[in-house]
Amino acid sequence: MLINELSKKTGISAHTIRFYEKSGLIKGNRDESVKSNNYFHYDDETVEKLELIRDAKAIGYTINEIAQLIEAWYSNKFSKDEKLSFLDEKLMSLDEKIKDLKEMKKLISQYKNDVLNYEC
Amino acid sequence: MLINELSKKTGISAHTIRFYEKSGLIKGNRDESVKSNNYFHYDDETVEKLELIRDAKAIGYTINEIAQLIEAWYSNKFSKDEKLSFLDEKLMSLDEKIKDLKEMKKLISQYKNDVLNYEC
DNA sequence: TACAACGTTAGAGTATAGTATATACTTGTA
DNA sequence: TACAAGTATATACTATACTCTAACGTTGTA
Repeated sequence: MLINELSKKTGISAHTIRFYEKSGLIKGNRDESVKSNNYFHYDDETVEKLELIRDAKAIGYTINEIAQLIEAWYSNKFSKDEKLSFLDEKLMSLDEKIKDLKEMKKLISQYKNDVLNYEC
Repeated sequence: MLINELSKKTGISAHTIRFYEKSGLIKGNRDESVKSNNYFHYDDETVEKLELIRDAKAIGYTINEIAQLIEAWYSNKFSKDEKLSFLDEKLMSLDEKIKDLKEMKKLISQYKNDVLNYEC
């Protein structure tokens, strides 16, 4: 598919998709048999990657972190052990984040109680 | 206390503290009886606020969101009901974030299993 | 064949959140 | 009293992650 279709499938603008391409997160392919243009073609894996990018961004991952995640996921650049330790690291930092969020919940709940009880 | 002491107490640079002051997150006071300088003086509440800022930033809150949080916390700009609904909103969005993080954990765990089972 | 819609690259602009530099005055200590 | 350290203000610079504009070539349809 071409960039416009990819954009419609993912809800991510063509501009942003090109930005992700330049950042190395995704990679379109050119059809060498076609000489008249240099349009990029994208496959379903790219749709998957863009969905991963969206989800990862939503939880605060940077473009750089996401690039590493995609490396581990889709390339064979890393050995099995390297992948496993990278993934374990990510899992631990997610637990950290969940802990931080729960602490903030507690703080806000406490303050909510203060507001309920002492302000009239 | 002056800015340097505040910086040491919180681990936040004087530059950044001034940036937060300009952004309206904190507010130092000038000693009107002293005419020779215009140094800002900060109290323990400011230390508290800076700690809140640090924690809130760690979970991905923007400066703007933190400014609102501090408004609700420390000012009387909002009514009791306004404060309560604002805090409830924050609690719900924290639950959303926790949900997103747990989903990412699941995704990464699944992929970790794939790596364990199929790559040798 | 006209022309709208789509595609490409390059480069500029924006928002957020700092971080650094320059200038100048004030305070504290040897 | 010299002078290092602290403080304030203004402005510039940086990094991240887009977002927009310009200029230009390609494709598809009436």
